[in-house]
Amino acid sequence: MKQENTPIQEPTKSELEILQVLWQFGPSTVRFVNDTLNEEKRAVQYTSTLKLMQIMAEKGLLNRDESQMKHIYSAAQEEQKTKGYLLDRFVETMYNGSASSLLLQLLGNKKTSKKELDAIKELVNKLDKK
Amino acid sequence: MKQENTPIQEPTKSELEILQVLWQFGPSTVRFVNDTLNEEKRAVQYTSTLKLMQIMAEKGLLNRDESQMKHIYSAAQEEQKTKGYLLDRFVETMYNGSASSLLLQLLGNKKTSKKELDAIKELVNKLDKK
DNA sequence: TTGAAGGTAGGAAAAATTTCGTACGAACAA
DNA sequence: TTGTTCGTACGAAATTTTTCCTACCTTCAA
Repeated sequence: MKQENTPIQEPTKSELEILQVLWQFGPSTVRFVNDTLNEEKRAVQYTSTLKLMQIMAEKGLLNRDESQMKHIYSAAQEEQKTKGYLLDRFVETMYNGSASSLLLQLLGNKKTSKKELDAIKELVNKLDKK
Repeated sequence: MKQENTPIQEPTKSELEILQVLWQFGPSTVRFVNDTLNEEKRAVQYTSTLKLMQIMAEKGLLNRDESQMKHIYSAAQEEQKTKGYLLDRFVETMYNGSASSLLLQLLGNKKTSKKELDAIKELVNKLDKK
């Protein structure tokens, strides 16, 4: 019952930025995505964003609704699916597949706040009850 | 010879592969690194590995001992430091800085084994005692 | 009906990354 | 000595990723 036939293409860095916008705000125009990137990330020309989104649509990373003049783009894969995949790859290549190694590093990190730690404990405790 | 607060350069994908070998096996020759890559990863020409390692040395990613004919290369930064940095960036861009979000995703992943889960609980419990 | 604003398409340049060919020096066995 | 093997250096090609220029279409207000 899993819909696995989609091989998932690894998005590049810039492509991931675009996906993040679409995941956060839902289906959007190029204009909106471009504005958002310029606000939240960095200066980038409208046509650059347009081009990249067109390429992504070709690759199957995005879906495009052309029924109106302003095309509406949306992420082809769910956020969780893609991020889960990328996280897997990350753990695999960086921590030899060991999730606990990653966590260890994460916990050792000074930047991990008290609040985060509590949230993490909470998660693990819930897990225990199953 | 200033290498104290090195701002950490982000290694590329191929560079990371080389770093992994050096971290795992310690200071090595190009020949050794190349052989290891070919065994563990993928076919790659000796001179390609050589070139990349030379570039990495220029960038300061690697140190090079030229006192002998077979130069000995080693990672300039400690494994933990670099991986910690990369993990931070990953959490930042993918989970908006939330370590617990990442963990949630990790736990929800089918591939995370029972054993891993136990190790994770263990970690968190130890944390509690502090 | 005209011009300004805003849209898409596509080619190509630019930049970043990766790969490899060639030249040439050291070491060493024959 | 000589040739084979193994090493480095270096330039450049190939590939991938990113950026932008130009052309042209549509809409709309004046």
